[in-house]
Amino acid sequence: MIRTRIAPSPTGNLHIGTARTAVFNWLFARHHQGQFVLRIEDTDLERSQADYTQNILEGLTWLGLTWDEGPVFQSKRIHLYTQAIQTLLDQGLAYRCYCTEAELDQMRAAQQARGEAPRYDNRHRHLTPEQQSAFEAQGRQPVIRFKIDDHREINWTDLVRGPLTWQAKDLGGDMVVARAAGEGQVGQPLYNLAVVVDDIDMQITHVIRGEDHIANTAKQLLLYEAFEAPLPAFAHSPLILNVEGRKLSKRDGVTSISEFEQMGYMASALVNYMTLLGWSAPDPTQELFDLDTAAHQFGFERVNKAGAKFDWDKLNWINTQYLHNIPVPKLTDLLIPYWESAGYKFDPTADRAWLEQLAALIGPSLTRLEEAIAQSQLFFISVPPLDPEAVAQLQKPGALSVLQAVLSALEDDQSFSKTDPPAMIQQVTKTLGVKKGLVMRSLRAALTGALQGPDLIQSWLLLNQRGLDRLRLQKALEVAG
RNA sequence: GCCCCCAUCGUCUAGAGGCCUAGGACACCUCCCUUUCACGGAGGCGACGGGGAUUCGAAUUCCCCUGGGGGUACCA
Repeated sequence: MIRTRIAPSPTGNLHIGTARTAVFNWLFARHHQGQFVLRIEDTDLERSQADYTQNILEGLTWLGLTWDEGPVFQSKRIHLYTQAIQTLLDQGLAYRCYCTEAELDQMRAAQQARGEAPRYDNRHRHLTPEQQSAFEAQGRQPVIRFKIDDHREINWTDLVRGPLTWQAKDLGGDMVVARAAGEGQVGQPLYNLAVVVDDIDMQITHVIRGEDHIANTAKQLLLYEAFEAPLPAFAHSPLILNVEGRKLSKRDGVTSISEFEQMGYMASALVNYMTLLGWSAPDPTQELFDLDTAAHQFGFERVNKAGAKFDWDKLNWINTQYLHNIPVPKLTDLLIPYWESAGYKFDPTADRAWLEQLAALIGPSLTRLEEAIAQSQLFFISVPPLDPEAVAQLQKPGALSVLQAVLSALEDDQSFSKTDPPAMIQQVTKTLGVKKGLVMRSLRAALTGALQGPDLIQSWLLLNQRGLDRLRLQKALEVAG
């Protein structure tokens, strides 16, 4: 049984990078009918927050990346890590290091001054009980360090990158697996230790994560060995880069999934785009697909090694593809919350038909759902402000009589059984003997306050149903006159 | 600094020695549709970082250079 996991740490909202890693894990697990597990890595009590955990859970759910197990919280499994650390200690694979931060800083500074790579020099690896007692007497609290044999060479075959080699001496010396704690206690376990203990315990078969973890993998492999546990397979995916080509971070503007949701991106579109960042379908011309389809075809053979820059244009395009293809009733459902948030007044039930017409009208011009607020404003307010071009249009020769003619046509129940824009425009054009363009543009200016916008006839019909067309024509007459 | 990884149009990518005068998508430009804008449709512009080597033949293999990125915590 193949088991993958996503292990976010709740020190921030669900980040796009984490989400993409989740996508790959989810796809791989699904592809093999395996399981996808969610683990919250909250060992850093200082920085972890429940709000973030909530955001992460909601984000994954919204994206459709449902998990089969969890969420498992590391903070509730401390005893497992403590136990593992004790085992390492008992077996002589780990030891207490009493160095102070100042001592370590000094050591590294000296190394750098000599042009050497900064690293822990393992100075407390062979402390005698007497020396330890002396440090304890000074009130020093030790960290636990796991011994790393500098002569080792670490090898593994990465599912994305192929054979990878790492010299243990480049790992920075004996690694800290637990923070300092008093009185012969074992302190808070650290990332690399907790990950390995959990991945072993949770029987994770494939560790799929970003390439920024490659060095961690080398360290973790040593830990697996110490615990005599079977090794999982590793896959290091390329990173998502910002415009400058650097690892995308919170400082690059919108990066958390909930923000994309607020902006009106559809989950299906966003997840589709993330899948395309570093992976391509066997038929690369196929760029639009849902998670299940992608899962069917997913494999690491088609995952790239090079990082991929995040591209808003492409995301926007994918979002429009989804947006323009959803049925009007569904689109209306999606738009209603945005209209409500804008404070527009309407009755979701009684005005349903009208709302659907509105959705159908502006739908094709939407890139993001949130844009519906601005694009449909003119249908909700009583009289929109006239932009300069509209004013100019209304003051053109003939505009005044056009508006008067249309207004009287609207008030004339004899000639028109119901409001029939095309027929009215036709009649006015003929009667006044003016160009149709003058009628169209003047009407558009009067009714919408602008010279460009959605289809005039449909817009008029929509306004008419709300009784706004006559009002606006009257207002426009003042300007035209 | 040291270690590791990567390198095809502006961007995302296809390409696993001849099918490549390098294909697709986004963006951009032009035209069509439309008396507006958008949508939609049809075209166009545009790349194998450099140098060696292997080979009859290299975008594809190897080496060097250059460039870019990641990592170097008592964060994850």
